[in-house]
Amino acid sequence: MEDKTISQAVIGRLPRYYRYLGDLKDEGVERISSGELSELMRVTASQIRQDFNNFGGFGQQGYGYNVEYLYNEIGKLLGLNEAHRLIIVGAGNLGRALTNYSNYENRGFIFEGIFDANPDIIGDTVGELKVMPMEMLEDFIIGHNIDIVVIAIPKTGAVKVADRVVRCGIKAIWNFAHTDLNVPDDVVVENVHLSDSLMKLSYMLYRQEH
Amino acid sequence: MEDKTISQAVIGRLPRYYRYLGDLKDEGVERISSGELSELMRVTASQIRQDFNNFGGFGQQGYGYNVEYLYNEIGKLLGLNEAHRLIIVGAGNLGRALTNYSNYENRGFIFEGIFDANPDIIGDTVGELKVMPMEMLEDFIIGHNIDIVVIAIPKTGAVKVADRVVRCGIKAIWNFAHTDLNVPDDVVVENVHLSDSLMKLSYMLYRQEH
DNA sequence: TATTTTGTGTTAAACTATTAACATATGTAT
DNA sequence: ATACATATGTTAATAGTTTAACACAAAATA
Repeated sequence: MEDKTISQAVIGRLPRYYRYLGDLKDEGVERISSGELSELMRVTASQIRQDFNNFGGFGQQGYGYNVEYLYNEIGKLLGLNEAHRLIIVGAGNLGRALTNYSNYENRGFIFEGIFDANPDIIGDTVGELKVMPMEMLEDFIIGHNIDIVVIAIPKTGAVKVADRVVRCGIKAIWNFAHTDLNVPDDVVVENVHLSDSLMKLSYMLYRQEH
Repeated sequence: MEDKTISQAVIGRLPRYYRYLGDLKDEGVERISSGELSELMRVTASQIRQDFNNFGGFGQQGYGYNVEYLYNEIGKLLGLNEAHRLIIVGAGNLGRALTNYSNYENRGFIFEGIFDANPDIIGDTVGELKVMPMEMLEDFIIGHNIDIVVIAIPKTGAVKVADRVVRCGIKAIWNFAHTDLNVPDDVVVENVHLSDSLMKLSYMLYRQEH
């Protein structure tokens, strides 16, 4: 396994490759060239070859890429060969939506628990989970070998929750709160700032019109 | 207003500036220099000045930037001075979560309607809206001057829905479906591929550990 | 088996984005 | 008023990313 650091640009494209290759695999396509994939995905063939070459290259000259092999290799790169155990902090609409977003399960993301600060909804059922109180957070994370914490609460509480879970040894946070988290260097945060995304759309629409 | 095209990198940073400036404004901060903002946001002061200069520059030498003025100017750039009327296609958990994500309202994003293909949930109440059947989609879009369509359904139906709304003249789609949409050049699509995002986090976590 | 075609891995070139440097305008203090 | 400090707008340098070019390895064909 290579140790050279891979650029964020490349990493950000891996899931999209994985998605297209999964579809091809399901369609029964056995092999594909960078040129064909390029046309399908609307990116240059050069970029595809460069990207894969960051990891040593998965193809064969004169043949192309074996779809299933490539799919599996990218899956491994994405850490999808090992299961991840997640909890969600925040049992509001978004937290519930994420819990039920069952697509994740078959990719090895297992939702183990959901927490909320509001005493009125403690014990409520969300999918197959029961909402737990925030006091149980630390014990649950440690007891259930949680990998990833999803923060789906308003920004006011988000920073504090991040601090708490980091103190439990959590190294990955999927952050939906409308704020940036300040965590140590060895903790990775993937932000999903929905309103940022909507504003970007609004910007592009505005430019289109004027 | 400048006509020079602004890079995606810059556009993508605008909402974050807007967010920090909003917070500063709320704290009563009147002026800020690129250096101070740089420290706060953890980006270089150079980048901040370059970014703002794409739009002509909002500051004054020797003074810095007036927080409220800058906040409003970026808001205008993002198209937040005019109201946007949205509809959501898909009244599943995610669609419901987005409807109730009230933060948007005060930024001028108004959710006007929600649609679903499942006859069992037509008429259900989601926030202040009633779920409408897909047959009403076109008439509603035209009758209510809808700006933006949110696609929150599984990928199987997403492409068809996109085609339908584009035919009604929609120029902006906020796409949560796990697939890419193929739309004409004058239609803008902002993708929120949640599983891509989660895979990226998984990748980074994996690298961190190995 | 020899030859042609295909299509990768890889190096080089073009382009884009970020950071640094600095001239100059404004504010502040003496 | 004058001098000094501040901090922008802007140009130049550096770094990073994308695209193009091509040598060569494997497959296909004759």
